Amino acid sequence: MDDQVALKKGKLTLKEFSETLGLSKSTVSRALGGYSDVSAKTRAKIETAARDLGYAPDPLARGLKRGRVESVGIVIVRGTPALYDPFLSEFLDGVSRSLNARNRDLLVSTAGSTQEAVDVYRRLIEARKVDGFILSRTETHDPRIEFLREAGVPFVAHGRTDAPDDYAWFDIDNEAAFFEAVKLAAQQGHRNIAHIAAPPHMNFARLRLKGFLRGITAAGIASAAAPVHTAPSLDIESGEEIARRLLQLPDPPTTIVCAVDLLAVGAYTAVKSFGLSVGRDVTIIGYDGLPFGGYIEPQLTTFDQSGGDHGAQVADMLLDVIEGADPATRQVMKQAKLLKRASDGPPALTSRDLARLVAGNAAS
Amino acid sequence: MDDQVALKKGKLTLKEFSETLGLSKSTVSRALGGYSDVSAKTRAKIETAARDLGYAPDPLARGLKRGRVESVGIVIVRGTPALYDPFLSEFLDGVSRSLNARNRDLLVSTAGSTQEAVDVYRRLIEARKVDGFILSRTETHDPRIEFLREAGVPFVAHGRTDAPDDYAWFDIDNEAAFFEAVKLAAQQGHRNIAHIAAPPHMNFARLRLKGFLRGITAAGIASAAAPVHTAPSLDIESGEEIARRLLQLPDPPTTIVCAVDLLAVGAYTAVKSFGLSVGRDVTIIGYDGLPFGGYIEPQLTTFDQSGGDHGAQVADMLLDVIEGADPATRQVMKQAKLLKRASDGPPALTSRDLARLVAGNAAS
DNA sequence: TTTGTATCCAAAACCGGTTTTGTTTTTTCT
DNA sequence: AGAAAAAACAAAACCGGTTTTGGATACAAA
Repeated sequence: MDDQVALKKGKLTLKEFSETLGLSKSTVSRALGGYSDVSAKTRAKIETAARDLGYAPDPLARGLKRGRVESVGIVIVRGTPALYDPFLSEFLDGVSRSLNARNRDLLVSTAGSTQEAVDVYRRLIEARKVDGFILSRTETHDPRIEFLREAGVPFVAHGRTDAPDDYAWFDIDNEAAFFEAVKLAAQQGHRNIAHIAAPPHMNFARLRLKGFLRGITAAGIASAAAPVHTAPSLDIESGEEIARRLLQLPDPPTTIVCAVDLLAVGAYTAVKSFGLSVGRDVTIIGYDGLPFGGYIEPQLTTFDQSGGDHGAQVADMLLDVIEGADPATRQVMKQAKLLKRASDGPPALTSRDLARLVAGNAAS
Repeated sequence: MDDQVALKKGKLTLKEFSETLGLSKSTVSRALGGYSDVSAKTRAKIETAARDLGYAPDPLARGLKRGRVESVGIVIVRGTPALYDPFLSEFLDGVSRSLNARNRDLLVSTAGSTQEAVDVYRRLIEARKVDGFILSRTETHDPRIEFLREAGVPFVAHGRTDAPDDYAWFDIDNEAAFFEAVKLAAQQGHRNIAHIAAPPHMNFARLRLKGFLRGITAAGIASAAAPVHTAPSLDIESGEEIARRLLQLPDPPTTIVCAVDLLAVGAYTAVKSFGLSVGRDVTIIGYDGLPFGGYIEPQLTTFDQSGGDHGAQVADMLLDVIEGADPATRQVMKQAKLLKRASDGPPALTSRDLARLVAGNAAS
């Protein structure tokens, strides 16, 4: 009980505040709200008094009447590997900074699947706990977007779906990045370039594959020399297993472009297990820019996406949409930045020689 | 505007609901609230009707009157290395699960320092956005705890301070874990055991050091053979630098007990740079149980603290406190679990031989 | 001079609940 | 049977704001 008293104590109410001013509640409220039917003099008096006495309207009461609560929600879908999360926390930090600067807050919840996330959305909307949502890790066909669009609730997606027309989104140009990755390898002389793809229900996976394939075509490489294997899950083990399989092909790739950094780390292990050197014998390129990648040997060449900036920008976009902006006008695409480190380089061996080495070391 | 309509649409209000039942607002409210002055028959009718028609009170309106908002807050202090965060996200997941099960939500914010965190607390309390707080990464002398205690706002600390008497906390027995780490090494025959400590303003650092020292004493090792160096920051670079220094001592340690996994990873690099083998020549023991540690060579022996469980339990404790439980009765200490992997073992060399090897390799 | 129109402020209704107080009906006790 | 007590419900006040409606005063136009 005491706690509640403490929570409320010191809170100056509109009634008290207006009485000390000798004005009515409505006038004070309207003055602070910026309405025109208050004289300049009165308004000034009210504003300075508010500052001096520290009056601020209770957001709860205001929300009750206005239908807004000055909070936005994000529901994190579990199941992405825990190691991936540094990005998430940077993202949250960015969101939080941006929201706090505009006096809003962030409500975080978790769910086991996108379907479950929809249930959480429903609950939060019913409970009027948020004014809108930020979605992360969008899927190619995303039930969350469908639901929120239909419900008419403001939201911004971090990543597009396959039908990115009439809602607000913020995305990295995944396609361009993977096009660039292939181009980099091709320019260094690689002619056998493989891709470890992410599961295609993730929309970014589709785009990264697309960029990869475009790059292959542009480099004039035959599709037979550009094998694509899809990882069942985005973790280190998958990366290792698939890289191992790729290296044992008749014409093994001298470059492996990985959909995410974690897969690349697994590929490192595979390459080393054949007694080969990453960067010299086999070029490995990742994507994500996890800090992690700077601490492995050799340092991973990858693409950087600074999570914090993303978060801040997405949050700003959402607030705009909540305040009435047309979502279709809030669509932002950014370029990923190549983080060239030490896991790439001109191929020391031809594919054929590589095959021979692999075969030799695999036997032992 | 449309958005707001959508947010409200379908929301059955108490007034409407009670009218269709032919009862007064107050009776319905009291029936649902579990008060005694409603006949069993009426109560049953109201309850089934509420279920059928999907009536649920608006938390905003309820909060206005009750002074509770059914949300709790956590303010994450930035500056801990990003790599550390996997633990944080597991923790948040646990908190979220637990809260959702009791129909509460979690508000997340970030701050640059504990001092800044206090400002955020103040704002959230003023704005009545939360009923209480979860604190993480407590410091030895923590201004956040002081503030919240004084403000009379419910909170639970994840980790104690140096004065853990009259508030609710959940902590791991850091001291016991480091005692055990030393014991493990001593039993394997190590007589030169070093500790890379965390900065002493973090409370866990103090406890881990204390456990380490107790272990050294218990093993009958002279303090001269148990050097302690403090890392200026909890990252890989610091670990490497300090381990390197330790190994170049006249009597280098054959075991390095690290305050956190990240330092241990750095120590790996140092050990390897001298051409030594981790686990055989030098035992390295970490603490945190980051998934990370399972993917380095050799796999890191460390202590596991399953973040998810912590989060869930801390959240439960906080809800109890908010509902009036005496904070002093909510103090939980858990044991960390040794995760024995491959970075420990009986020493292959004496300290003296180690010193010779190091000197030889350092020259090259 | 009267009517009309701004201008400025106040009263009252409202948001959607909870809680206090009040009233009617039923039960219990003597 | 009559008074006191208990039970069951309703009316009204309240939480702390916003917004609609209303009323007084000042000034311009007819």
